Amino acid sequence: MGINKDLKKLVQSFFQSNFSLKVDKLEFQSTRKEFKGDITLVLFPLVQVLKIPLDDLGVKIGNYLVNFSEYIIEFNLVTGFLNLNISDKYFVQELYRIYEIKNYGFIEKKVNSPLIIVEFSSPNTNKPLHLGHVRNILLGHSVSNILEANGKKVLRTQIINDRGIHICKSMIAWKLFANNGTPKSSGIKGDQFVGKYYVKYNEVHNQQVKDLMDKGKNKEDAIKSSPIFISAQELLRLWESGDKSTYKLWKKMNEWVYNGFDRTYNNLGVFFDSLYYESDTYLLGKKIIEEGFSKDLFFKKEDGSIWVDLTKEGLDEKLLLRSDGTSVYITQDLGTASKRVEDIPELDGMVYTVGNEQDYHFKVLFLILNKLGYKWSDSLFHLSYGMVDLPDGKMKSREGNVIDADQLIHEMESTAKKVSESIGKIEGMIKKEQSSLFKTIGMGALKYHILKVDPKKRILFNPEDSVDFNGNTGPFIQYTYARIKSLLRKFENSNIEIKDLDNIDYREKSIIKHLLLYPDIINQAGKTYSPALIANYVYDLVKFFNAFYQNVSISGTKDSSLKKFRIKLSKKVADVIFSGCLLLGIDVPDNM
RNA sequence: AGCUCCUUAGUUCAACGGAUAGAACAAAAGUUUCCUAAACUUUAGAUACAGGUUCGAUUCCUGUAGGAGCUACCA
Repeated sequence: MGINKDLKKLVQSFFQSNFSLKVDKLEFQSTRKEFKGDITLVLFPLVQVLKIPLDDLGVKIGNYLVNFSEYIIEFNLVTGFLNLNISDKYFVQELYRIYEIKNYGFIEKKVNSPLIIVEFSSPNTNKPLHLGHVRNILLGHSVSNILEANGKKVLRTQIINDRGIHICKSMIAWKLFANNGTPKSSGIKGDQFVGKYYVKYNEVHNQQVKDLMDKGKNKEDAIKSSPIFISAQELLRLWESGDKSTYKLWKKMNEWVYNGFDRTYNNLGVFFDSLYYESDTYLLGKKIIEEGFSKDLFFKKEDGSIWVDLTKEGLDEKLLLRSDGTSVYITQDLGTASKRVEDIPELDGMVYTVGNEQDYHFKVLFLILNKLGYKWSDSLFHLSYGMVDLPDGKMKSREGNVIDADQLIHEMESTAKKVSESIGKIEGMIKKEQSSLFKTIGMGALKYHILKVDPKKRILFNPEDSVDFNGNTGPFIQYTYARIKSLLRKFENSNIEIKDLDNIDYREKSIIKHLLLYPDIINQAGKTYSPALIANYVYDLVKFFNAFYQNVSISGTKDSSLKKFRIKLSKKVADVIFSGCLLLGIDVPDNM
């Protein structure tokens, strides 16, 4: 399947019959447009093996290919690059072939397909989601889609950090200041409501610290001895000892938050198959530590704390269990990982979508699991991503300069509205269609803008730029799709017989060449966990298409076979744009 | 201090070690008998610096400069 594969076989058989050599590493690439040809074989790597002059080898291969393939018409040689001319007929046939393939580029899931857990979002329940979560969520969701397209079974999950001192902080503030108010009574979304009290806590705390410092305490003491902090700690103790009313309040406030999160997830168009709660898992992991300790993989310090020595691996010593026997973060992660494998024995791998500030943590985690001898530790992947910067400075939650996810979503929609209105896009649309379109465009802009960037790089996010209907943006892709659909509505029903075509435009050829690449792109995106590959691919396709149909029309085409061909080509392009956007989680409207 | 990641046109992003480093936005000039000009065509513009590895380096290695992050009995 695919031109590269066909060619590879041919070239391999050339080496087999001429040199009795098996050659695996053959490098094909699309011929650069300034040279004559369609596909290029890079000869340099071969010369090292064969020790034959470059040109001789090229001519030999070229002649062989022209003789043995009806589709390779001619070749030329430019400094180590063998450019092959492929007949138009081949491309036409290939288009007709892939045209018939449903879910082109996707690999069918099977009963025994590998099962991968993808973990993403994983919020704290004391405050709403912010822009950083948005990148996390979009990445995790898209990577899940891509893995599924690669034939994997995927379980989308998140670990909800629903316990700990930070939760107690918003709880104590609610107790002190909320007057028994609820999201319902105040008309505020649940997570926003709880977040308000977390902010309130910090305000009060800071004031109290300041007061204490004025009275002569040093900062450290003041932080620890502020009344509200002590109350929060007390609440944590009560929670841990299972105090009924504390537990009830905790449960109630968390429910508020979950309702709020659900609305945000819904707006982003993402979902989860299962949830893990930290309150269920935070005690896990001790067993593993003991196991490792008994195998002498870990060591105990004088105070009774347990550590692992990773200095041989170039890292540090790492604490695994506190001197009082309680867990730390990594203990939980060790426990959660092994629990998942226990729960789901057929599990084949896990992807953790977590920011790059935790690169070290995951390095350590995977290393320890490996030391413990779990065979699945090889198929763990930390999907690490960079920070999202804003034009007006960095976003740091400590400095209060966070962009709230809900607010951002709302802003994207209203920008979409503003831009659409200013270019007269929505005339003749009813209100309901309008608002759904604004949502589609706004979210498309947001998602595309974030996903088109390599995950590990930082992003500069400018809401205004991303809603541009021009250039490398989500709305431009959506618009092009809608335009192709509109074009097809006009020509689709023409009855035309199919004949073979011998001549097509070189631009049509490059569109088909690009389409033929699609399965490879999906495959590679799955291997590198990078939706950016898909995004850039789709954009290129859109560009190819626009450049072509600007100068060549369907309606003006006299030859009926060519007309049919062009309709098919347009349909397939729309098809692939659609499925590419699907992988990114972007909706495409038929009309906009 | 040590470790990790990043640095590409004015800006935002591309480029399995491959040919003359691609796009888009912004700037300058042009193009409309057919689908949605939100398009298309053309021009100008970049690999932080210094070495090395090789047929070939934005990519790999070493060093320098700049940015970020991690090195918590926090999560």
